Amino acid sequence: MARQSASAAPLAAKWRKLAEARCAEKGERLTPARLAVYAEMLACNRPLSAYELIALLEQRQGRKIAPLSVYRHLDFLMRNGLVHRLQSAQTYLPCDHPDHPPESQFLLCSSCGHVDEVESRGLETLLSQIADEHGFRPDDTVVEIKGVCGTCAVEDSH
Amino acid sequence: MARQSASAAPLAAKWRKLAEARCAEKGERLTPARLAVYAEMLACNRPLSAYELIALLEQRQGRKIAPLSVYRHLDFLMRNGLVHRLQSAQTYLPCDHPDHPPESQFLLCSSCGHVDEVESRGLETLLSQIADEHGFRPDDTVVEIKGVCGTCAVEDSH
DNA sequence: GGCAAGTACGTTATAACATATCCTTTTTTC
DNA sequence: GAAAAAAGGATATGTTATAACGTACTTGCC
Repeated sequence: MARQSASAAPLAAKWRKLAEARCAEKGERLTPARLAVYAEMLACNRPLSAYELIALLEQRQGRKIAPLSVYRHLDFLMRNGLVHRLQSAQTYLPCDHPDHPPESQFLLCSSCGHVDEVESRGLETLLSQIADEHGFRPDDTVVEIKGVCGTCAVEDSH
Repeated sequence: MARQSASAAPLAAKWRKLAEARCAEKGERLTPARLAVYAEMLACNRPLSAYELIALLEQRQGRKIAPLSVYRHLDFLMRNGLVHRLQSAQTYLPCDHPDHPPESQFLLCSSCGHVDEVESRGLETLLSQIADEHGFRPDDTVVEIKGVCGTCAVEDSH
């Protein structure tokens, strides 16, 4: 039976297949180093700063990792739609939508830190429309809603 | 006749009055140092990084200015709705809407660097609705559309 | 006026985030 | 296997933001 390497986080087949598919689409190479970063992010399952990620990888792999390496891997993962950057928090989060959304929107809870990735076709339409009204050709759109999630709101009211 | 201090950028009466009104509302103190930062940003009229702003202020005032001072002034100005932070560019821009919008949206041109601050009541409604559907209580919403503005698009096509 | 409390701000240091440059290793292609 | 291209490592540096601490200036109260 195939065994996960000791120096990488376990990676569910679902995500591995997604990564392979996305890379195949674009003829990109999914190397072990890149996969290890992706696996670590999925294992952690919360937004991570690049330097948190470095620390986690160093701990797991037992060696020094240069910031540039991780940034390169993050670029790669973002380029292939596997990871998002949360602009307002300067952190990174694996994409939660295997079904390839062109754009995503985020709900960031300031209380528990949880991030919900949502997708609203209506919102995307409206955003394009606004851009259009201003003669603007959009390329990349950031929508990040900061606030308090349902769970935390209930707890607050106690 | 009253004269603008030599060590601060000129500040149109319109903006000075706006600043005074906003601060009066909240009982905040509009000090010369704070006003100087605001004036410099308006004089420059483009998104500035905190450190660009420091350089400009140092040049104008002929003395060293600590980063923390400028960050404090920026916080103050943002708190009072006079300045926005562009999350995706980590730059700061004076608010262009004297008529007190709760939230703004931005169109950022990647070609000429121009930023257009727009306001869409429809978009705000839709965003609240999305938050609501997820049981989320929004607090601050970031909408930044990156792309190419009309003017640059025309130039590109030549 | 004199005092206390609060706010603003200066100074130094450092944390946190990101990229440049250069060179070596690995993979691909022929 | 040699040449070309892509990936990755090492070191240094650039950029953005905050911590910690002390001083000075307002404000309000007696």
